[in-house]
Amino acid sequence: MILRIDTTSSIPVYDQIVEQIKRAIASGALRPGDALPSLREAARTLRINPLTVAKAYKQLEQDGVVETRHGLGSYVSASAPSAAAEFGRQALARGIDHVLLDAMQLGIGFDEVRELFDQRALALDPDNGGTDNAHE
Amino acid sequence: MILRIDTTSSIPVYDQIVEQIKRAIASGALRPGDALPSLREAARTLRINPLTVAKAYKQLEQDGVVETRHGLGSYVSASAPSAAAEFGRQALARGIDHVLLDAMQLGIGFDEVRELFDQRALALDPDNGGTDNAHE
Amino acid sequence: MILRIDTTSSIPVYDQIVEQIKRAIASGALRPGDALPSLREAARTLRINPLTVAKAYKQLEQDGVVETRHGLGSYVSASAPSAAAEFGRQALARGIDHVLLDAMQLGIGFDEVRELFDQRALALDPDNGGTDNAHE
Amino acid sequence: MILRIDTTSSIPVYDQIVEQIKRAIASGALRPGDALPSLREAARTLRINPLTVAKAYKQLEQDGVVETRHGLGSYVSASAPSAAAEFGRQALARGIDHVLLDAMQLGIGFDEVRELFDQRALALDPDNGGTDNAHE
DNA sequence: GTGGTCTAGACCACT
DNA sequence: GTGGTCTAGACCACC
Repeated sequence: MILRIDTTSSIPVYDQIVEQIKRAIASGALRPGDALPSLREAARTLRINPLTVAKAYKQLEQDGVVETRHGLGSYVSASAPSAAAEFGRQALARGIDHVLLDAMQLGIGFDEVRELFDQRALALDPDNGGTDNAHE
Repeated sequence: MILRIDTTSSIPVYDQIVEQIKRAIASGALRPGDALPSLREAARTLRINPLTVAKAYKQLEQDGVVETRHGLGSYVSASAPSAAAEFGRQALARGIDHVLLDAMQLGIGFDEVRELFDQRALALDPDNGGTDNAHE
Repeated sequence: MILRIDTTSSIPVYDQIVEQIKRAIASGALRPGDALPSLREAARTLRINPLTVAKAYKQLEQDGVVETRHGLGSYVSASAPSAAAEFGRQALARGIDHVLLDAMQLGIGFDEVRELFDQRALALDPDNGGTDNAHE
Repeated sequence: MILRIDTTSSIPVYDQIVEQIKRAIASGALRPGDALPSLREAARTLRINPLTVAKAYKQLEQDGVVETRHGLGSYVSASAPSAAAEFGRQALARGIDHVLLDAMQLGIGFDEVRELFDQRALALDPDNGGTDNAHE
């Protein structure tokens, strides 16, 4: 379990931890029953305060993807994968809505957005290039 | 000039104003020389603190899309449209990249994202759903 | 809005605050739109650390009974009364279940528990003595 | 002697053991002279740390309901039943008081609580639910 | 003024 | 060892 923190980011450190762990669960890198690093260990590794890690873990617990047992540590819950996938799906939908609303306010039409969308997809990962548009 | 403020959002109120005005300029709803609502009027309409509106206008001035004349008010600057359009394009590209990266991390394929995209577009604005809407 | 804290209790201070505010909402003492005391004011009044109050308020926000606006303060949300009532109802059901399970493990029958129940109700508030059961 | 442990609960595991054994004694399921499971056996059965069981047994010893003999094990003491019965009665009364006070603070009347009570009793153990067990 | 985040460190309880 | 709570105080951002 590798976590990367950017202390210069405007996103709170504990949020970065929460999101990374959710993604790790959604992608299958963390599976139900797996132990999260202990508060102190994570804090030492990331060079942050243990309380900040605790804040993240508590958030994960409230979101139902982690179960914490006093004196033992925190573990990925059985229902975590579906919960994490659901979180991810919602975040994705929110992101898409945001893009579409931005486009509407900019007076940019749907077709043009879709075009931009395809362009960016190609730029980020050529393999994603769709089902038929051979680009070379 | 209609502004919508969500005081619940984690995005600062002044940021919401700045972005919406930039989009209004980019879309042509606001054109060079047009007057922005006065600080007091905007504050009354949006039911927020005048200082918050002032902060937004100041930001717009620093971004070069608005010019403020003491005692007269704030006006869309001549160079605003191109700056705003650039801003809009960049914001849109950032949003799209964000969506695509999220999808990748969730293991959601490009085709599936595009499907979601079409669904949301239809949900947000049925008129956009057509596959043939020439928008000019 | 009066809060009473017992620092000797085993119940965390922030939990005491959370529960008291929920009860105040459920009972109608706090109504939608009402402002909660500011973090610092509450901390000063209760002679505890502001962060502890913040923890309580954040919990209330996650539970949907309070909305916090950066730079303004925390307010009872519109949906708070029903949410608080629901919380209360669940807590009551949990408490009743706990009593019944305890009784079962003690080999105390349902009738005897109900009798105890009536006795305690009378002891705590004679007016509650029920509609008809003269018990001696 | 069946113990049920919920490692998720906020109630310490050793407390859960202590209370359940006291109830077993109060109900007569465990009688003076009966042996408690050995530390190791209980730990293996409950899948918890032996030290946790030891802590529970030590607590039971301090409460005078169990006597431990080095190398032999722990046994229910002669005076245990009355002590345990007293414990059980008090715990039950505390639980009932708690429910009643909660209800009062929620503005829920005694009759409604009694109704809830009957409902839960039926849900937890249909055999208790009879409407014909006249309790007076 | 307000809340939000983070640190450093103490103390407690559970395993 | 583990997590949970609380304090004291700093720094930031928003209104």
